[in-house]
Amino acid sequence: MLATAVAVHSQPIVARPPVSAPRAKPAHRETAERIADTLKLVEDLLQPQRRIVHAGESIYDAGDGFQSLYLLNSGFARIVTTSPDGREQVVGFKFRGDWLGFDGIAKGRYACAAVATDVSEVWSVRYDALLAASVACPALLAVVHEAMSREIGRDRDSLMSVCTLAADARVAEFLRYWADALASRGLRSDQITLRTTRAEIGNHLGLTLETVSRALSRLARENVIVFAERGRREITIPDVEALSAFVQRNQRATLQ
Amino acid sequence: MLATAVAVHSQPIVARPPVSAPRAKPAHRETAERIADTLKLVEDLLQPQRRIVHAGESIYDAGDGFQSLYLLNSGFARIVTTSPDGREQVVGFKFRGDWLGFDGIAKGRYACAAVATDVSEVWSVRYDALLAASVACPALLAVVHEAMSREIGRDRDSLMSVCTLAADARVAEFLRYWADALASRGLRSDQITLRTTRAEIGNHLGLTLETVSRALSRLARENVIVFAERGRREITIPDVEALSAFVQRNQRATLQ
DNA sequence: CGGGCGTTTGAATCAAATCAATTGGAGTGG
DNA sequence: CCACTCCAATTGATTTGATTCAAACGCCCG
Repeated sequence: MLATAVAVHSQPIVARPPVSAPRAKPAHRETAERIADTLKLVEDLLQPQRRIVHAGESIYDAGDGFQSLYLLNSGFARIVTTSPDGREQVVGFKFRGDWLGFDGIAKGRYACAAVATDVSEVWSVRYDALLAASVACPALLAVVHEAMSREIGRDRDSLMSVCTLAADARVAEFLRYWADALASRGLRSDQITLRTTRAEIGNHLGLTLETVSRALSRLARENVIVFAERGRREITIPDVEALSAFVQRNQRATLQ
Repeated sequence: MLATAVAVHSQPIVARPPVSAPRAKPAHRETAERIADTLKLVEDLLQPQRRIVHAGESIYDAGDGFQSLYLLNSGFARIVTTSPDGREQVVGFKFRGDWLGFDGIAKGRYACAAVATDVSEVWSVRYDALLAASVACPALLAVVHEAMSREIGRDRDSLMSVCTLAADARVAEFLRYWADALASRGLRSDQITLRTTRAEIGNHLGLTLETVSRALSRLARENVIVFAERGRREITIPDVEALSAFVQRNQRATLQ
Protein backbone atom coordinates (compact mmCIF):
# COMPACT_ATOMS: atom_id res chain seq x y z
CA MET A 1 0.00 0.00 0.00
CA LEU A 2 1.04 3.51 -0.87
CA ALA A 3 4.61 2.31 -0.99
CA THR A 4 5.83 4.50 -3.77
CA ALA A 5 8.66 5.42 -1.46
CA VAL A 6 12.10 4.51 -2.69
CA ALA A 7 13.56 1.67 -0.74
CA VAL A 8 16.57 3.28 0.84
CA HIS A 9 17.58 1.36 3.88
CA SER A 10 20.91 0.21 5.06
CA GLN A 11 19.62 -2.58 7.22
CA PRO A 12 17.08 -5.31 6.59
CA ILE A 13 13.56 -4.13 7.22
CA VAL A 14 12.51 -7.52 8.51
CA ALA A 15 11.13 -7.16 11.97
CA ARG A 16 13.36 -9.35 14.03
CA PRO A 17 13.11 -9.56 17.79
CA PRO A 18 16.29 -8.89 19.76
CA VAL A 19 18.27 -12.07 20.29
CA SER A 20 18.12 -12.40 24.02
CA ALA A 21 15.25 -10.25 25.23
CA PRO A 22 12.88 -12.66 26.91
CA ARG A 23 10.37 -10.00 27.94
CA ALA A 24 7.93 -8.66 25.38
CA LYS A 25 8.32 -4.98 24.58
CA PRO A 26 4.88 -3.70 23.66
CA ALA A 27 6.19 -0.16 23.30
CA HIS A 28 7.90 -1.11 20.08
CA ARG A 29 4.78 -2.40 18.44
CA GLU A 30 3.08 0.81 19.47
CA THR A 31 5.88 2.94 18.08
CA ALA A 32 5.78 1.14 14.75
CA GLU A 33 2.05 1.71 14.57
CA ARG A 34 2.39 5.34 15.48
CA ILE A 35 4.94 5.88 12.74
CA ALA A 36 2.84 4.07 10.18
CA ASP A 37 -0.22 6.11 11.17
CA THR A 38 1.74 9.34 11.01
CA LEU A 39 3.13 8.64 7.58
CA LYS A 40 -0.22 7.57 6.23
CA LEU A 41 -2.00 10.58 7.69
CA VAL A 42 0.51 13.00 6.27
CA GLU A 43 0.54 11.29 2.92
CA ASP A 44 -3.24 11.31 2.61
CA LEU A 45 -3.98 14.76 3.94
CA LEU A 46 -1.05 16.77 2.71
CA GLN A 47 0.84 15.92 -0.38
CA PRO A 48 4.29 15.95 1.10
CA GLN A 49 7.08 16.77 -1.27
CA ARG A 50 9.46 13.82 -1.36
CA ARG A 51 13.16 14.23 -1.61
CA ILE A 52 16.11 11.89 -1.53
CA VAL A 53 19.02 13.21 0.48
CA HIS A 54 22.42 11.57 0.39
CA ALA A 55 24.75 11.09 3.32
CA GLY A 56 26.37 14.36 4.30
CA GLU A 57 23.79 16.52 2.55
CA SER A 58 21.78 18.91 4.66
CA ILE A 59 18.01 18.82 4.87
CA TYR A 60 17.92 22.38 6.13
CA ASP A 61 20.49 24.73 7.58
CA ALA A 62 20.63 26.86 10.68
CA GLY A 63 19.34 30.30 9.84
CA ASP A 64 17.18 29.21 6.91
CA GLY A 65 13.74 30.74 6.98
CA PHE A 66 11.22 28.39 8.52
CA GLN A 67 8.38 27.33 6.27
CA SER A 68 8.24 23.57 6.46
CA LEU A 69 8.49 20.67 8.79
CA TYR A 70 10.18 17.51 7.59
CA LEU A 71 9.29 13.91 8.18
CA LEU A 72 11.95 11.26 7.80
CA ASN A 73 10.48 8.39 5.81
CA SER A 74 13.71 6.45 5.65
CA GLY A 75 17.34 6.87 6.54
CA PHE A 76 19.04 8.75 9.35
CA ALA A 77 19.88 12.33 10.22
CA ARG A 78 21.69 14.27 12.88
CA ILE A 79 20.76 17.67 14.24
CA VAL A 80 23.53 20.18 14.92
CA THR A 81 23.26 23.53 16.65
CA THR A 82 25.87 26.25 16.50
CA SER A 83 26.14 28.89 19.22
CA PRO A 84 26.71 32.56 18.37
CA ASP A 85 30.35 32.16 19.43
CA GLY A 86 30.93 29.19 17.18
CA ARG A 87 30.53 26.17 19.41
CA GLU A 88 28.96 23.21 17.64
CA GLN A 89 26.69 20.75 19.35
CA VAL A 90 25.15 17.57 18.03
CA VAL A 91 21.82 17.78 19.80
CA GLY A 92 20.25 14.63 18.49
CA PHE A 93 19.84 11.89 15.94
CA LYS A 94 16.71 11.21 13.94
CA PHE A 95 15.19 8.02 12.61
CA ARG A 96 12.34 6.92 10.37
CA GLY A 97 9.09 8.54 11.44
CA ASP A 98 10.77 11.44 13.24
CA TRP A 99 9.84 15.02 12.49
CA LEU A 100 12.52 17.63 11.91
CA GLY A 101 12.34 21.39 12.16
CA PHE A 102 10.16 22.10 15.19
CA ASP A 103 12.83 24.43 16.48
CA GLY A 104 12.09 26.80 13.61
CA ILE A 105 8.54 27.61 14.67
CA ALA A 106 9.45 29.96 17.51
CA LYS A 107 11.80 32.31 15.71
CA GLY A 108 10.72 31.88 12.11
CA ARG A 109 14.06 30.37 11.20
CA TYR A 110 15.74 27.11 11.98
CA ALA A 111 18.04 27.25 14.99
CA CYS A 112 20.02 24.27 13.83
CA ALA A 113 21.00 22.21 10.82
CA ALA A 114 19.70 18.77 9.91
CA VAL A 115 22.18 16.59 8.04
CA ALA A 116 21.46 13.18 6.55
CA THR A 117 23.90 10.53 7.77
CA ASP A 118 22.81 7.98 5.19
CA VAL A 119 20.78 8.14 2.02
CA SER A 120 17.36 9.14 3.27
CA GLU A 121 13.91 10.00 2.03
CA VAL A 122 12.55 13.17 3.53
CA TRP A 123 9.02 14.42 3.19
CA SER A 124 8.53 18.12 3.54
CA VAL A 125 5.26 19.62 4.66
CA ARG A 126 4.52 23.30 4.65
CA TYR A 127 3.71 24.43 8.17
CA ASP A 128 0.77 26.59 7.11
CA ALA A 129 -0.67 23.72 5.12
CA LEU A 130 -0.24 21.48 8.11
CA LEU A 131 -2.11 23.91 10.36
CA ALA A 132 -4.90 24.28 7.81
CA ALA A 133 -5.27 20.53 7.42
CA SER A 134 -5.20 19.93 11.14
CA VAL A 135 -8.35 21.98 11.61
CA ALA A 136 -10.24 19.46 9.54
CA CYS A 137 -8.38 16.50 10.99
CA PRO A 138 -7.59 16.70 14.69
CA ALA A 139 -5.75 13.40 14.50
CA LEU A 140 -3.08 15.09 12.42
CA LEU A 141 -2.61 17.76 15.05
CA ALA A 142 -2.45 15.06 17.69
CA VAL A 143 0.46 13.27 16.04
CA VAL A 144 2.36 16.51 15.60
CA HIS A 145 1.89 17.49 19.24
CA GLU A 146 2.87 14.02 20.30
CA ALA A 147 6.04 14.29 18.24
CA MET A 148 6.95 17.65 19.75
CA SER A 149 6.26 16.35 23.23
CA ARG A 150 8.40 13.29 22.63
CA GLU A 151 11.20 15.48 21.37
CA ILE A 152 11.10 17.55 24.55
CA GLY A 153 11.27 14.37 26.57
CA ARG A 154 14.14 13.02 24.52
CA ASP A 155 16.14 16.24 24.84
CA ARG A 156 15.76 16.05 28.59
CA ASP A 157 16.93 12.46 28.61
CA SER A 158 20.05 13.58 26.78
CA LEU A 159 20.72 16.22 29.39
CA MET A 160 20.23 13.66 32.13
CA SER A 161 22.72 11.28 30.53
CA VAL A 162 25.36 13.93 30.22
CA CYS A 163 24.81 15.25 33.74
CA THR A 164 24.43 12.06 35.73
CA LEU A 165 26.44 9.34 33.99
CA ALA A 166 30.15 8.62 33.86
CA ALA A 167 31.78 8.51 30.43
CA ASP A 168 31.47 4.76 29.88
CA ALA A 169 27.86 4.71 30.97
CA ARG A 170 27.05 7.62 28.70
CA VAL A 171 28.31 5.67 25.72
CA ALA A 172 26.46 2.56 26.85
CA GLU A 173 23.26 4.53 27.30
CA PHE A 174 23.71 6.02 23.86
CA LEU A 175 24.00 2.55 22.33
CA ARG A 176 20.96 1.40 24.27
CA TYR A 177 18.99 4.36 22.98
CA TRP A 178 20.14 3.74 19.44
CA ALA A 179 19.28 0.04 19.61
CA ASP A 180 15.89 0.94 21.03
CA ALA A 181 15.24 3.41 18.25
CA LEU A 182 16.00 0.72 15.68
CA ALA A 183 14.07 -2.02 17.43
CA SER A 184 10.99 0.13 17.78
CA ARG A 185 11.10 0.68 14.04
CA GLY A 186 11.25 -2.98 13.21
CA LEU A 187 14.92 -2.93 12.30
CA ARG A 188 17.28 -5.41 13.87
CA SER A 189 18.74 -3.92 16.97
CA ASP A 190 21.05 -6.65 18.14
CA GLN A 191 23.52 -5.78 15.43
CA ILE A 192 23.79 -2.09 14.74
CA THR A 193 25.89 0.02 12.46
CA LEU A 194 26.84 3.38 13.87
CA ARG A 195 26.33 6.04 11.27
CA THR A 196 28.48 8.53 13.05
CA THR A 197 32.10 8.99 13.87
CA ARG A 198 33.45 8.73 17.41
CA ALA A 199 33.94 12.48 17.27
CA GLU A 200 30.24 13.09 16.61
CA ILE A 201 29.16 10.68 19.32
CA GLY A 202 31.59 12.37 21.66
CA ASN A 203 30.31 15.80 20.79
CA HIS A 204 26.76 14.69 21.50
CA LEU A 205 27.73 13.14 24.82
CA GLY A 206 30.14 15.82 25.98
CA LEU A 207 33.19 13.58 25.60
CA THR A 208 36.28 13.54 23.43
CA LEU A 209 36.55 11.03 20.63
CA GLU A 210 39.34 9.25 22.51
CA THR A 211 37.11 8.76 25.52
CA VAL A 212 34.34 7.35 23.34
CA SER A 213 36.81 4.97 21.76
CA ARG A 214 38.10 3.85 25.15
CA ALA A 215 34.57 3.43 26.47
CA LEU A 216 33.67 1.20 23.53
CA SER A 217 36.81 -0.84 24.08
CA ARG A 218 35.94 -1.29 27.74
CA LEU A 219 32.37 -2.27 26.88
CA ALA A 220 33.76 -4.82 24.45
CA ARG A 221 36.21 -6.10 27.07
CA GLU A 222 33.30 -6.65 29.45
CA ASN A 223 31.36 -8.36 26.66
CA VAL A 224 28.51 -5.92 26.95
CA ILE A 225 29.06 -5.27 23.26
CA VAL A 226 30.93 -7.19 20.56
CA PHE A 227 32.67 -5.66 17.58
CA ALA A 228 32.17 -7.21 14.16
CA GLU A 229 35.30 -9.04 12.95
CA ARG A 230 36.02 -6.48 10.27
CA GLY A 231 35.62 -2.80 10.94
CA ARG A 232 34.75 -1.29 14.25
CA ARG A 233 31.61 0.57 13.24
CA GLU A 234 29.41 -2.48 13.44
CA ILE A 235 28.48 -3.39 16.94
CA THR A 236 26.66 -6.42 18.20
CA ILE A 237 24.64 -6.10 21.37
CA PRO A 238 24.18 -9.61 22.72
CA ASP A 239 21.94 -8.47 25.57
CA VAL A 240 20.27 -5.10 25.94
CA GLU A 241 19.63 -5.80 29.62
CA ALA A 242 23.35 -6.15 30.21
CA LEU A 243 23.79 -2.74 28.64
CA SER A 244 21.19 -1.22 30.96
CA ALA A 245 22.82 -2.91 33.94
CA PHE A 246 26.15 -1.47 32.92
CA VAL A 247 24.64 2.02 32.81
CA GLN A 248 23.30 1.60 36.31
CA ARG A 249 26.67 0.43 37.63
CA ASN A 250 28.44 3.45 36.17
CA GLN A 251 26.46 6.42 37.36
CA ARG A 252 28.33 9.39 38.65
CA ALA A 253 28.50 9.20 42.40
CA THR A 254 27.53 12.75 43.21
CA LEU A 255 24.94 15.21 42.10
CA GLN A 256 22.19 13.49 44.00
CA MET B 1 -7.90 45.24 32.99
CA LEU B 2 -8.57 41.66 33.88
CA ALA B 3 -5.99 41.94 36.59
CA THR B 4 -7.69 39.83 39.17
CA ALA B 5 -4.45 37.96 39.55
CA VAL B 6 -2.92 38.05 42.98
CA ALA B 7 0.23 40.10 43.05
CA VAL B 8 2.84 37.57 44.03
CA HIS B 9 6.23 38.79 43.03
CA SER B 10 9.47 38.81 44.85
CA GLN B 11 11.05 41.57 42.81
CA PRO B 12 9.80 44.95 41.68
CA ILE B 13 7.77 44.74 38.53
CA VAL B 14 9.05 48.06 37.33
CA ALA B 15 10.63 47.65 33.95
CA ARG B 16 14.17 48.81 34.46
CA PRO B 17 16.82 48.53 31.79
CA PRO B 18 20.07 46.80 32.71
CA VAL B 19 22.57 49.23 34.14
CA SER B 20 25.26 49.15 31.52
CA ALA B 21 23.77 47.69 28.35
CA PRO B 22 24.18 50.41 25.76
CA ARG B 23 22.66 48.38 22.94
CA ALA B 24 18.89 48.12 22.68
CA LYS B 25 17.52 44.64 23.09
CA PRO B 26 14.35 44.51 21.04
CA ALA B 27 13.92 40.82 21.84
CA HIS B 28 12.90 41.72 25.36
CA ARG B 29 10.12 44.02 24.32
CA GLU B 30 8.91 41.32 22.00
CA THR B 31 9.05 38.69 24.71
CA ALA B 32 7.02 40.85 27.09
CA GLU B 33 4.42 41.37 24.38
CA ARG B 34 4.30 37.70 23.57
CA ILE B 35 3.72 36.82 27.21
CA ALA B 36 1.02 39.45 27.58
CA ASP B 37 -0.70 38.23 24.42
CA THR B 38 -0.50 34.64 25.55
CA LEU B 39 -1.98 35.34 28.96
CA LYS B 40 -4.76 37.46 27.52
CA LEU B 41 -5.62 34.91 24.86
CA VAL B 42 -5.76 32.08 27.34
CA GLU B 43 -7.75 34.11 29.81
CA ASP B 44 -10.32 35.20 27.24
CA LEU B 45 -10.76 31.94 25.36
CA LEU B 46 -10.41 29.37 28.08
CA GLN B 47 -11.27 30.02 31.66
CA PRO B 48 -8.06 28.86 33.19
CA GLN B 49 -8.29 27.59 36.71
CA ARG B 50 -6.08 29.75 38.91
CA ARG B 51 -4.09 28.37 41.74
CA ILE B 52 -1.55 29.77 44.15
CA VAL B 53 1.35 27.44 44.80
CA HIS B 54 3.84 28.07 47.57
CA ALA B 55 7.58 27.51 47.40
CA GLY B 56 8.37 23.82 47.52
CA GLU B 57 4.90 22.69 46.51
CA SER B 58 4.53 20.73 43.32
CA ILE B 59 2.38 21.83 40.42
CA TYR B 60 2.28 18.31 39.06
CA ASP B 61 4.28 15.19 39.70
CA ALA B 62 6.04 12.73 37.45
CA GLY B 63 3.66 9.93 36.62
CA ASP B 64 0.49 11.95 37.15
CA GLY B 65 -2.03 11.44 34.37
CA PHE B 66 -1.80 14.18 31.79
CA GLN B 67 -4.91 16.27 31.34
CA SER B 68 -3.82 19.86 31.58
CA LEU B 69 -1.14 22.25 30.56
CA TYR B 70 -0.07 24.93 33.01
CA LEU B 71 0.80 28.53 32.43
CA LEU B 72 2.92 30.35 34.98
CA ASN B 73 1.34 33.75 35.58
CA SER B 74 3.76 34.71 38.30
CA GLY B 75 6.53 33.16 40.33
CA PHE B 76 9.13 30.57 39.48
CA ALA B 77 9.29 26.83 39.07
CA ARG B 78 11.82 24.13 38.37
CA ILE B 79 11.31 20.98 36.36
CA VAL B 80 12.82 17.74 37.60
CA THR B 81 12.99 14.40 35.84
CA THR B 82 13.74 11.11 37.50
CA SER B 83 15.16 8.18 35.57
CA PRO B 84 13.88 4.63 36.08
CA ASP B 85 17.03 3.87 38.09
CA GLY B 86 16.55 6.82 40.40
CA ARG B 87 18.80 9.53 38.99
CA GLU B 88 17.35 13.00 39.40
CA GLN B 89 17.89 15.76 36.89
CA VAL B 90 16.83 19.38 37.07
CA VAL B 91 16.01 19.89 33.40
CA GLY B 92 14.96 23.49 33.53
CA PHE B 93 13.59 26.53 35.29
CA LYS B 94 10.36 28.30 34.40
CA PHE B 95 9.33 31.93 34.58
CA ARG B 96 6.23 34.04 34.09
CA GLY B 97 4.57 33.27 30.78
CA ASP B 98 6.12 29.83 30.44
CA TRP B 99 4.01 26.78 29.81
CA LEU B 100 4.50 23.63 31.84
CA GLY B 101 3.52 20.06 31.08
CA PHE B 102 4.20 19.61 27.37
CA ASP B 103 6.15 16.48 28.18
CA GLY B 104 2.93 14.81 29.24
CA ILE B 105 1.28 14.87 25.83
CA ALA B 106 3.28 12.04 24.30
CA LYS B 107 2.75 9.36 26.92
CA GLY B 108 -0.44 10.53 28.59
CA ARG B 109 1.39 11.15 31.84
CA TYR B 110 3.91 13.69 32.97
CA ALA B 111 7.49 12.55 32.62
CA CYS B 112 8.71 14.98 35.23
CA ALA B 113 7.68 17.03 38.24
CA ALA B 114 7.16 20.79 38.32
CA VAL B 115 7.92 22.40 41.67
CA ALA B 116 7.33 26.03 42.58
CA THR B 117 10.46 27.72 43.89
CA ASP B 118 8.62 30.77 45.12
CA VAL B 119 4.99 31.59 45.73
CA SER B 120 3.50 31.44 42.24
CA GLU B 121 0.23 31.72 40.43
CA VAL B 122 -0.41 28.91 38.02
CA TRP B 123 -3.19 28.77 35.48
CA SER B 124 -4.26 25.32 34.42
CA VAL B 125 -5.86 24.67 31.09
CA ARG B 126 -7.35 21.37 30.07
CA TYR B 127 -5.60 20.07 27.00
CA ASP B 128 -8.79 18.95 25.28
CA ALA B 129 -10.36 22.34 25.90
CA LEU B 130 -7.26 23.99 24.49
CA LEU B 131 -7.45 21.90 21.33
CA ALA B 132 -11.13 22.64 20.93
CA ALA B 133 -10.61 26.37 21.39
CA SER B 134 -7.68 26.46 19.03
CA VAL B 135 -9.85 25.29 16.15
CA ALA B 136 -11.84 28.50 16.45
CA CYS B 137 -8.78 30.61 17.23
CA PRO B 138 -5.64 29.71 15.33
CA ALA B 139 -3.71 32.37 17.22
CA LEU B 140 -4.06 30.29 20.35
CA LEU B 141 -2.59 27.28 18.62
CA ALA B 142 0.20 29.47 17.33
CA VAL B 143 1.30 30.59 20.78
CA VAL B 144 1.24 27.04 22.06
CA HIS B 145 3.35 25.77 19.17
CA GLU B 146 5.69 28.66 19.62
CA ALA B 147 6.07 27.81 23.28
CA MET B 148 6.81 24.16 22.52
CA SER B 149 9.29 25.15 19.87
CA ARG B 150 11.03 27.54 22.22
CA GLU B 151 11.24 24.84 24.85
CA ILE B 152 12.93 22.49 22.39
CA GLY B 153 15.41 25.21 21.57
CA ARG B 154 16.06 25.96 25.21
CA ASP B 155 16.63 22.30 26.08
CA ARG B 156 19.20 22.11 23.30
CA ASP B 157 20.94 25.19 24.61
CA SER B 158 21.21 23.49 27.98
CA LEU B 159 22.82 20.45 26.39
CA MET B 160 25.22 22.69 24.53
CA SER B 161 26.26 24.46 27.74
CA VAL B 162 26.93 21.24 29.54
CA CYS B 163 28.80 19.70 26.61
CA THR B 164 30.92 22.59 25.44
CA LEU B 165 31.63 24.85 28.40
CA ALA B 166 34.04 24.54 31.31
CA ALA B 167 32.58 24.61 34.80
CA ASP B 168 33.02 28.33 35.42
CA ALA B 169 31.59 29.26 32.05
CA ARG B 170 28.62 26.98 32.61
CA VAL B 171 27.75 28.85 35.77
CA ALA B 172 28.31 32.21 34.06
CA GLU B 173 26.10 31.16 31.16
CA PHE B 174 23.46 30.03 33.60
CA LEU B 175 23.46 33.45 35.28
CA ARG B 176 23.33 35.15 31.89
CA TYR B 177 20.34 33.03 30.93
CA TRP B 178 18.61 33.78 34.22
CA ALA B 179 19.24 37.49 33.93
CA ASP B 180 17.94 37.43 30.39
CA ALA B 181 14.79 35.59 31.43
CA LEU B 182 14.13 38.26 34.05
CA ALA B 183 14.99 41.20 31.80
CA SER B 184 12.74 39.95 29.02
CA ARG B 185 9.91 39.86 31.53
CA GLY B 186 10.40 43.41 32.67
CA LEU B 187 11.99 42.44 35.97
CA ARG B 188 15.28 43.96 36.97
CA SER B 189 18.05 41.73 35.78
CA ASP B 190 21.10 43.54 37.06
CA GLN B 191 20.38 42.34 40.57
CA ILE B 192 19.03 38.85 40.76
CA THR B 193 18.07 36.55 43.56
CA LEU B 194 18.76 32.92 42.90
CA ARG B 195 15.82 30.84 43.94
CA THR B 196 17.76 27.65 44.04
CA THR B 197 20.49 26.09 46.08
CA ARG B 198 24.00 25.54 44.73
CA ALA B 199 23.16 21.85 44.68
CA GLU B 200 20.22 22.38 42.34
CA ILE B 201 22.20 24.64 40.04
CA GLY B 202 24.96 22.06 40.04
CA ASN B 203 22.56 19.27 39.24
CA HIS B 204 21.18 21.23 36.31
CA LEU B 205 24.66 22.01 34.99
CA GLY B 206 26.26 18.65 35.64
CA LEU B 207 28.50 19.96 38.42
CA THR B 208 28.84 19.40 42.14
CA LEU B 209 27.67 22.07 44.54
CA GLU B 210 31.28 22.75 45.56
CA THR B 211 32.23 23.47 41.96
CA VAL B 212 29.29 25.86 41.59
CA SER B 213 30.33 27.64 44.76
CA ARG B 214 33.92 27.94 43.58
CA ALA B 215 32.80 29.16 40.18
CA LEU B 216 30.70 31.87 41.75
CA SER B 217 33.62 32.89 43.96
CA ARG B 218 35.89 33.12 40.94
CA LEU B 219 33.31 35.15 39.01
CA ALA B 220 33.10 37.50 41.97
CA ARG B 221 36.89 37.71 42.18
CA GLU B 222 36.99 38.76 38.54
CA ASN B 223 34.20 41.25 39.19
CA VAL B 224 31.97 39.67 36.59
CA ILE B 225 29.43 39.36 39.36
CA VAL B 226 29.14 40.99 42.77
CA PHE B 227 27.61 39.43 45.85
CA ALA B 228 25.21 41.45 47.96
CA GLU B 229 26.76 42.48 51.27
CA ARG B 230 24.53 40.21 53.27
CA GLY B 231 23.77 36.72 52.09
CA ARG B 232 25.21 35.09 49.03
CA ARG B 233 22.02 34.33 47.19
CA GLU B 234 21.66 37.81 45.81
CA ILE B 235 23.94 38.50 42.91
CA THR B 236 24.55 41.75 41.11
CA ILE B 237 25.55 41.62 37.47
CA PRO B 238 27.21 44.93 36.67
CA ASP B 239 27.58 44.12 32.99
CA VAL B 240 25.90 41.33 31.09
CA GLU B 241 28.38 41.70 28.24
CA ALA B 242 31.23 40.95 30.62
CA LEU B 243 29.42 37.77 31.57
CA SER B 244 29.09 36.75 27.92
CA ALA B 245 32.75 37.54 27.35
CA PHE B 246 33.68 35.36 30.30
CA VAL B 247 31.69 32.47 28.82
CA GLN B 248 33.55 32.80 25.55
CA ARG B 249 36.92 32.81 27.28
CA ASN B 250 36.13 29.63 29.18
CA GLN B 251 34.94 27.20 26.57
CA ARG B 252 36.24 23.69 26.76
CA ALA B 253 39.20 23.30 24.45
CA THR B 254 38.15 20.11 22.76
CA LEU B 255 35.06 18.81 21.11
CA GLN B 256 35.55 21.15 18.20
C1' DC C 1 49.66 0.50 -3.76
C1' DG C 2 49.63 4.57 -1.25
C1' DG C 3 47.26 8.43 0.86
C1' DG C 4 44.01 9.95 4.14
C1' DC C 5 40.82 9.69 7.56
C1' DG C 6 38.90 7.47 11.46
C1' DT C 7 40.23 4.86 15.21
C1' DT C 8 42.91 2.82 18.91
C1' DT C 9 46.06 2.91 22.63
C1' DG C 10 49.61 4.76 25.89
C1' DA C 11 51.57 8.30 29.01
C1' DA C 12 51.30 12.71 31.05
C1' DT C 13 48.48 16.37 32.57
C1' DC C 14 44.71 18.81 34.41
C1' DA C 15 40.06 20.13 35.77
C1' DA C 16 36.56 18.73 38.56
C1' DA C 17 35.07 15.49 42.14
C1' DT C 18 35.70 13.91 46.61
C1' DC C 19 36.62 14.28 51.34
C1' DA C 20 36.78 17.18 55.20
C1' DA C 21 36.52 21.10 58.07
C1' DT C 22 34.63 25.66 58.89
C1' DT C 23 31.73 29.57 58.35
C1' DG C 24 27.44 31.96 58.04
C1' DG C 25 22.39 32.88 58.28
C1' DA C 26 17.80 31.76 59.41
C1' DG C 27 14.87 29.98 62.57
C1' DT C 28 13.62 28.27 67.36
C1' DG C 29 12.95 28.31 72.03
C1' DG C 30 14.42 29.35 76.62
C1' DC D 1 17.98 38.87 73.50
C1' DC D 2 21.00 35.31 73.31
C1' DA D 3 22.16 30.45 72.87
C1' DC D 4 21.43 26.64 70.13
C1' DT D 5 20.45 24.01 66.05
C1' DC D 6 20.24 23.18 61.27
C1' DC D 7 21.28 23.63 56.70
C1' DA D 8 23.49 26.11 52.89
C1' DA D 9 27.68 27.69 51.44
C1' DT D 10 32.64 28.31 51.40
C1' DT D 11 37.28 26.86 51.22
C1' DG D 12 41.32 23.72 51.39
C1' DA D 13 43.74 19.26 50.47
C1' DT D 14 43.68 15.29 47.91
C1' DT D 15 42.21 12.06 44.47
C1' DT D 16 40.54 10.67 40.17
C1' DG D 17 38.47 10.36 35.74
C1' DA D 18 38.69 12.49 31.50
C1' DT D 19 41.46 15.29 28.47
C1' DT D 20 45.51 16.17 26.07
C1' DC D 21 49.38 14.98 23.42
C1' DA D 22 51.48 11.59 20.71
C1' DA D 23 52.17 7.57 18.03
C1' DA D 24 50.60 3.79 15.43
C1' DC D 25 47.12 1.08 13.16
C1' DG D 26 43.50 -0.25 9.81
C1' DC D 27 40.20 0.40 6.54
C1' DC D 28 38.38 2.55 2.41
C1' DC D 29 38.95 4.57 -2.00
C1' DG D 30 41.07 6.51 -5.86
